[in-house]
Order: sequence, then structure tokens, then C-alpha cells
Amino acid sequence: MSLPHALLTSLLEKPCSGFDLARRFDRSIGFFWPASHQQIYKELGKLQIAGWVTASATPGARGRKKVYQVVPAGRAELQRWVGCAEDPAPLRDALMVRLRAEAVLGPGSGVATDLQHRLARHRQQLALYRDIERRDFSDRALSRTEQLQYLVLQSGLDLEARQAEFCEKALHWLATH
Amino acid sequence: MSLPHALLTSLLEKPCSGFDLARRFDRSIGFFWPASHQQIYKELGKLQIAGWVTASATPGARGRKKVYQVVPAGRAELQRWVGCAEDPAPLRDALMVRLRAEAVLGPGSGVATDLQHRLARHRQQLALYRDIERRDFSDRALSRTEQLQYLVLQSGLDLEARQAEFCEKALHWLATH
DNA sequence: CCAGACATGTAAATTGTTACATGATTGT
DNA sequence: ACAATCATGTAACAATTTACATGTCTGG
Repeated sequence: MSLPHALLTSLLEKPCSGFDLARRFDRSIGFFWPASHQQIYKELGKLQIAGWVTASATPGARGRKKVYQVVPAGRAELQRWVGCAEDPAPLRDALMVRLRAEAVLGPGSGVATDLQHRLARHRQQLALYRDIERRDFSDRALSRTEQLQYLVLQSGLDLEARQAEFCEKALHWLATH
Repeated sequence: MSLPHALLTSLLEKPCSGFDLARRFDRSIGFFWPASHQQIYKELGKLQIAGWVTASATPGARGRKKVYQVVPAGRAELQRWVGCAEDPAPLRDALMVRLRAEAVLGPGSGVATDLQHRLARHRQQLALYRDIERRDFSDRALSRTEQLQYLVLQSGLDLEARQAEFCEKALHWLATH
């Protein structure tokens, strides 16, 4: 379970409110560990109780905004967790189940619908990753931190490209059989 | 949520008991939609209530064994579901979170441990898939059903190979920076 | 007769999703 | 004033994991 550590990582990059965290998640770590704002608020409460972050109310700012910051104990916990070895989370892919179902049901069962839908999604995600690549990781020397972040992005980039290719391959197979 | 449909697919391939289903899952559909026997028993109960499968007690067999079989309504439901388009389940990968954490924590945080562990796992899974490929999909003409099943296996094969490659790439990067 | 595989479940805890609810601030 | 965005939460539900619990049959 990595949500708390994903939050610690993001807060180390830049202390901010739960709301900001939720927004930043959507465009960075959230690609590899998605979380809704409801989950994030709840988890931030736990992080605070565990003594890994502190929350400071900012009366000057909007509403009842709180800014969270990682304390040394939180940094130590993240350090500890990074050194752990875990089995990868089991992958679940409904598309593969659909293809297996089509295999027993016979032709014309309609998997092509989902294949096309997913092809579009993967291309969309790929385009998004390429935008980020162009904006954040091109045309200049990268720091160590940035190089590692780029490595992670490349893994996403590669995954989406492969999945799009697989959809194309499967669609082509269906069209010719 | 695809578990019921994965079960229907597997039961269409061959009617059997919950126990057998759980075992077969571990070596086929379960690669793409894992499920424990506890989940399977519970879900089989629901499938029966929904009128998609029938259970027949087999007094001759071991213990209180029940054999489940898909009825036409169940086949129709599977057919319907195959035609649906869904967004892919969001992927969650703790390794990517660890790499992002190492990016902010700085060198020596110990991600290499998890990278090596996962590299071993991916190679192991790859070897398993290759065994299946050799045993079930080589050296003879494949039926349409088998060709589709092979397509699904190839997607797993490719995924594991890519993930192993990524681990190697990341380990190499870490060793040289 | 006993170990090991067969066989089926219940219960609790965790994690994640969806729906609902509220209120503050800023720009027009 | 009103809409949009900022901001923080609660509650109910669904799915998964882990731990527990029980009993049967087969081979040695």
C-alpha cells in the first residue's frame, strides 16, 4: 500500500494543501498511483497522526486551507519504505478477460468495441506523456532528480505505446479472421 | 468489475467445481484477473442467484463437491458484457513511486533492492509464460479459440519482458550515476 | 491411522469508488 | 449577485486480502 508514501514524496517535492496535492497527483505521481481527493484528505489525516507531516492553517489564504509539510520522521519513514522489496501488485485487465471470453463465445461477440475504445485511450495518454516529455525533459541538461523522473515517465510512455500496439494488433487479427 | 465474467468464461471452457476453478485460474485467466478461492466461492453463489449458472451436487465425488455449469442466460450475459467498452483499470505501481521517492531523497536510498526483486519476479513470470507457450501453442495448427488465447498470452509475455527490461535499464542507470 | 491433497466456506480488515454535503473566495 | 473555482470533508458501498474454520477422501 503506497498512497502514504506517494503523498510524502509529493509533499517533499513541494509542501502544499490537500487540494493542491490532489491536483498535482493528476499530472505526475498519480499516473502511477492514482488517488481521489477524498482518499488524499483521509490519508493526510493519518500522516499527521503518525507524526510524519505537520499541518499549518494559513489564515491569509482562501477558506480553511491547510498546508502540509513533511517532518524528519516522515522523511525517515519514506527512506525506510524505499528500501523495501515488494511483489508487484497483481495486474487486472478486463480487456484480456473479454478476449478470452470472445475466444469461447466465437466470432462476432463485439470485443472490437472495447479494443477501439482502449486504443483511443492509450493514444490519448501517450500524447499527454509526450507533451510532458517535451515540456519538462527536453532541450536542456537534466538534474539527477529530473533524470530519474524522466526514467519513470519513459516507463509510462513505453507501456502506453505497447498497449496501443496490442490493440491495433488484436483489431487487425479480428478483422482478418 | 470483471470477476463474474472471468468465471463465466472459465466455466464455459469447462464446467467444474469452485476448487477446480480456483486452481485453473492460477494458470490461465488468473494471470489477467487473479482471484482467491474465497472470492470465487462467494462470486459463484452470486452467479447462481443471478441465474447465470447451475450447481449440481455430485454425491459420487469427493466431499460435498459441487459442479457449476453456465446456463443460456449466463452465456447471454457474458455476450452482452464482451460488447461493452470500459476505461482500463487505473494502474498502480509501487516501484514507480519508489523511483520518484528516490528522485527527491537523493542517491543511496535503496531502490535497487526492489528493482532486483522485481527483475527476478518478471523473469520468473516470463519463463512461466514461455513454458505455456511451448506446451500449448507450438508445433501444430491452432484453432481460432487457441489463436485468441495465444494473443492474450503474448500480451502478458510482452509486458513481462518490457518490465524486466525496464528494471535492467533502471539498475544500470543507478549503477552509473 | 495419518499426512496431504481435496473441498467449501465465514469474518474482519483494508483499500478504493461514488455520492453527497458544505462553505469561502474571486472575477464579472 | 452569481458562477466558477478553491477547499475540505462524511457516508455508503464495492472489491480485495488475510486470517480463521471445518470437514472429506486417498494413498501409504
